Amino acid sequence: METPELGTTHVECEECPIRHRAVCARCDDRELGLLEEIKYYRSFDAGQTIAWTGDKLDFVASVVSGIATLSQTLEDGRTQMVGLLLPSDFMGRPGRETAAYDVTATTEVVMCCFRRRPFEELMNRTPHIAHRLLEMTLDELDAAREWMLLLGRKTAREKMASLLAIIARRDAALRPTTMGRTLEFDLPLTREAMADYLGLTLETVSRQVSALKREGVISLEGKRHICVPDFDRLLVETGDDADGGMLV
Amino acid sequence: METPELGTTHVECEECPIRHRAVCARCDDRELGLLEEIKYYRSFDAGQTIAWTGDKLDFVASVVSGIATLSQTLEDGRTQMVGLLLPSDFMGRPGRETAAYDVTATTEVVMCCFRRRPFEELMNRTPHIAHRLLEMTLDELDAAREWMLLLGRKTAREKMASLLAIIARRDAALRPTTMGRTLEFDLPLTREAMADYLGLTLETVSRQVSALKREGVISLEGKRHICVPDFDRLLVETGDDADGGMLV
DNA sequence: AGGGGACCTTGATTGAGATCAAGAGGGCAC
DNA sequence: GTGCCCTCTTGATCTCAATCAAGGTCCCCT
Repeated sequence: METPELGTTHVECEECPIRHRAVCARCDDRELGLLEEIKYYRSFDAGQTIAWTGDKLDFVASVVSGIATLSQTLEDGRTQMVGLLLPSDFMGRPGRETAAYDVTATTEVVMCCFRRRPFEELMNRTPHIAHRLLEMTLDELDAAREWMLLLGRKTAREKMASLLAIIARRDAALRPTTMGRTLEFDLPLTREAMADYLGLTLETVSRQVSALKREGVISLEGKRHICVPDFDRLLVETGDDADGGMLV
Repeated sequence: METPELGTTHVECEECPIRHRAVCARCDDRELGLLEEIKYYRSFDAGQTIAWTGDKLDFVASVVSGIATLSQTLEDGRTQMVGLLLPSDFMGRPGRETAAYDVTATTEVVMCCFRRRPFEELMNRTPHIAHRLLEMTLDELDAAREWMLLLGRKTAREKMASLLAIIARRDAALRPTTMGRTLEFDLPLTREAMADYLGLTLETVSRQVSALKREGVISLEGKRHICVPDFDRLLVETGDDADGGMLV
């Protein structure tokens, strides 16, 4: 629905992103060829559920374009987003049959899929891929634990600033044309989705966005397009250590 | 300092727990032998810091006895615990030089260590070990994301009940003598540490413990010893789906 | 036995964010 | 254009947990 360019401009070449980051950064041509043989593409509509918690999931995949979310729900309907899948992110877990979370496409999503069995067999024969998977999982674990700090100890304002900083960073990494400390990007999430990610209500998210705008930390064009005139200023608002502030 | 039996009774035999769960559940004798060759033991006093975030860490390890915590800190000192290491848990990350979190021993801790380089080389040659590591990391990721749900969406009471349920379950798994739905265990953490884990203050933790006791969900002997007369009743208080309630 | 200190409990008050409520903006179908 | 719906904003009020404050318990040390 929104930000269609986010999905299509991130890959360094026009091919499947797995060549670049997701699965096989250190593989040689022969190994890459094996991956090529078992891959296929699938697309999902905006708003479509890709998998429910507990669903049998017979593939793993790499996001080519679009945005998907991982979320968990309590009995009474309270939900918490536990991950965001942006282009080049990996989804699914070798060695596990079922989805551990609800996966939802928030925009139209294209995924580069690998059937699980052949992928696992390939992984068994190809140490590079197994390594890369472990590395990616450790990265996800770090991200999850950083998010625990945010959820447990940050104020609403710090949470909001942190989310903007993360999206800005990811966006800048995917669009290498960015220069300097001025950033501009579209929010890929509704206020409600941001609230689910941050452990807040949508009203509080809205108020925090308004406050950051009022104070000149960000400016808005419409409701989704954000300009960050001074990224360092935004980083101060996150409450994080100063040294975490590298753009990439 | 407390609960010394937790550490010493959990392993099925008297040897290093890596034989059983931590690293090599599927390895054959020869592979196990290779692990034996590079392992050594280290112990830490209660309260001692095992590693600070960013420290160079030249080993990975498996907890033999005692309890350690992983935590992260904001600039101004707010801290959030992001993981709990109980006996048989694994610590450290192959392929990464530095500690990602502060690791602290809350009781006296004994670890079975492997120097990182030899361990990584062994891992490269031994698919079982690489697999097991990926599996363990995925488990940690699931646990972290479940904790995100707790931190973002649960009430103080639900948080407290969830922590008690988790400790009770872990304790029951380590001491297979437990029977029925009545459980008894010692809290391995101070009120303050529990607060850091739950994203609460220590006063709130204390009040919630008192409330659960007042209402008969738990009973206390001293400040640390907990009895849960009806585990299902405790589970109701966690707010989780009913089907998450298997004892092991 | 007495004193000090770590840890815990409880009470009173405050405050950040949730909840309840109303309305504004913008896109789209007709 | 008109009306509807979806998303977002803003205001008023409430509530749960934080904060501030005081005292209690237990253990260890002398």
